[in-house]
Amino acid sequence: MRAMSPPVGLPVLAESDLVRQVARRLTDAIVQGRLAPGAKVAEAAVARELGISRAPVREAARLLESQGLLRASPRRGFFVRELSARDVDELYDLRLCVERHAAVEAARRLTPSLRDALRRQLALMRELARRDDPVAIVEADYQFHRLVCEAAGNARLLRLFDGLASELRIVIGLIGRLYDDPEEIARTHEPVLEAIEAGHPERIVAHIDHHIGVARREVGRLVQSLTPTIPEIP
Amino acid sequence: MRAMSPPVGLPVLAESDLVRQVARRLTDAIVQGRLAPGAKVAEAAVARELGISRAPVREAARLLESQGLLRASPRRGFFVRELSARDVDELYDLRLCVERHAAVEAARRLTPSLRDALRRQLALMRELARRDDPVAIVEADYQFHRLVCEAAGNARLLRLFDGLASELRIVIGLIGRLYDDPEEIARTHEPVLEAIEAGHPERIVAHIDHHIGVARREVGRLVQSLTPTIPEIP
DNA sequence: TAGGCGTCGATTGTCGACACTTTTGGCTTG
DNA sequence: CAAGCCAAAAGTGTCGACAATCGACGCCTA
Repeated sequence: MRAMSPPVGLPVLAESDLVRQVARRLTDAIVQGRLAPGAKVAEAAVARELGISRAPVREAARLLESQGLLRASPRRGFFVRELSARDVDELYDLRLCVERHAAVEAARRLTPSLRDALRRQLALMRELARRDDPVAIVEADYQFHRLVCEAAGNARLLRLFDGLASELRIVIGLIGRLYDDPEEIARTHEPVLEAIEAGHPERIVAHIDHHIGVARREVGRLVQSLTPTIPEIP
Repeated sequence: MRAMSPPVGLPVLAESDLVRQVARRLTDAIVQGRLAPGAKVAEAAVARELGISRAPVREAARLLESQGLLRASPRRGFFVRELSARDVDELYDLRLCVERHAAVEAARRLTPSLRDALRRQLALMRELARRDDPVAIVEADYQFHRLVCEAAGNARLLRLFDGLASELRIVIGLIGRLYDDPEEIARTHEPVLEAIEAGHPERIVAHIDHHIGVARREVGRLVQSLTPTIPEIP
């Protein structure tokens, strides 16, 4: 007999609003790497594990599909999205596009409380880097960028950023350690914040470009090492 | 060599995927203005009308919700999204952000066939403007911008653009005539294409900004006139 | 022995049903 | 006559069931 349901221990859910809860749990499982890229997400298995019926699971899967976390294969089910090097390229292109805009906009609207929030986040990153906590660093990194997008004051932009980040986390979640030198990644954020505080669009864009370029190379390298020439079947 | 199915060009069968079909029908109804903003989309009614059960309708509705076309109110159902002036602002902010990037990228990758496609689309717009076909003008306008995004060679960017365009069509679909002067809207596209062909990023951005600014004002004006101080009930 | 074919189990796509909630419409009451 | 309340109706959230389809395994054939 073949191993059926994933061995991921998911607690049984309470009633009402099951779809969102299922979507969240599946998202967590994916971005945390417990559901690997390419893994099948069988509705029946998930439903059994959560103690619910298949209907809410299906709806949640559709949601995640539209977010790019799952891939739907008609009559065959849902699978965790596999990201090629090209996918990562596309995602970072969009991140660049979105975060440039967000940072410039954030600078225009910067309030003292927003500025303080960004400073605190940066301080947290430095602290985590000093303590060499690679998992927390990645999370803090993400939160810093999210704060910038939040500061831009465009709810849709924030949702867009969240979507891009989720997809990238499919690959980032596969490893605990994203950066060789955590201190460096904390340092590369400093000029970004400085540029935002100073409010020079050109400098903001330049530093964002540099910083995201670094992350892009890291993740690109990672994807290379993870996909040892898997032939694509179109 | 992989000897698979013969290269005989057989069309893929129309999968009996009800969810996509329902999603498409609902989308069409919304962007064509047959379903007005705020209108209730009752699953049971839609299912009855289409002669199917509620399950596929629910899944389709979830899809449209994640695309921003519908709004879900727990235990009360789905409603066509109502766009405030602020929503339109957000959408145009993102359009600006996305299309600047797309145009610059399109210029970098411009091939003769792409260039010709853009020229043909522009010629079509001029022709439609001359014939004063306001509905077709809006569609051709959309297609021109979509081509630019397609030319950027980033599938996600294109999907993103489609999503923004869909949402905007909620309001645009309410009227047949978007622009006072169709000829003008055709003319404002010309410098955009010229800048892309010339490949000057600054000029591209400048012209995109100007052109989208025009559309933004038009739609903004429209939204103002459509929402005569409707009190928001959160 | 390698490759194609048919059968079987497993899973998806869709459906109808049931409980509970919200809305509607009428009736009572101040 | 308006406001409030109660009951009926409609609609959502969820479930279990059934047919259609896919993948895997084993068998048959060349």
